[in-house]
Amino acid sequence: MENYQMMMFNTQPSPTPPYYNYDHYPQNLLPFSTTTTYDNNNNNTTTNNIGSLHEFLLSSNSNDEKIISSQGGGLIKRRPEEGEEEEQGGMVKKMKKKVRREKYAFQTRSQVDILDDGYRWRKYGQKSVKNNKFPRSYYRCTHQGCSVKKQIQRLSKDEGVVVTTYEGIHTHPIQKSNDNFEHILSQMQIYSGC
DNA sequence: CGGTTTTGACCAGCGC
DNA sequence: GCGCTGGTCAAAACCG
Repeated sequence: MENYQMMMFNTQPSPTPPYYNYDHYPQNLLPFSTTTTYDNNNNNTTTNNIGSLHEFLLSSNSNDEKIISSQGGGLIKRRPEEGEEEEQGGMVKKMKKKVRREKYAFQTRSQVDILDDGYRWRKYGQKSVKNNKFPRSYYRCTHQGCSVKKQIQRLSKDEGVVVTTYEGIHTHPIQKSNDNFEHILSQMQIYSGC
């Protein structure tokens, strides 16, 4: 499993890049075995054995935004769900009305920025970001009625790392026919030389 | 020709 | 109030 995990996060440019859509993984085979939790100051707080992303999402009940770095380079950032905001003076009403959805970020070591997750995306913006020489790209899912967004940004301090942030949940099946677990496995075997 | 990308403008939130 | 920053819009350009 450890080899698979590394393959999932270390992609190479290819006509048929590895697929790693977590929503469609068998939940017990997600590439998360060990996670390290950091607080807002990036201090290491805990290290846990977590069998899968699914388990992590179920077990995570803190209202704080978290950054989770998994063995192999995965990273998850969780934000409070709608209605979880702390009340802060005059901001309460606005915060309550504002729809905030779950946001998860995956940190991937890759030479390519666009990592194929099986869904079709349309780019709607690009911005330069403070303290980062690489721009951040904004994408929306092209499926009708699906409002999932993602952001892609390469780290300035580690140019080999791409951070993909997903916001929202897809309301439809995956849009590419060859995105199944057998395909993922065969891709990993090709790259790992098995 | 339809879908996607590019890119400058615009807007909202936040700190000072 | 003002400036900075992040996020979105939308028209034009691009591409298969």
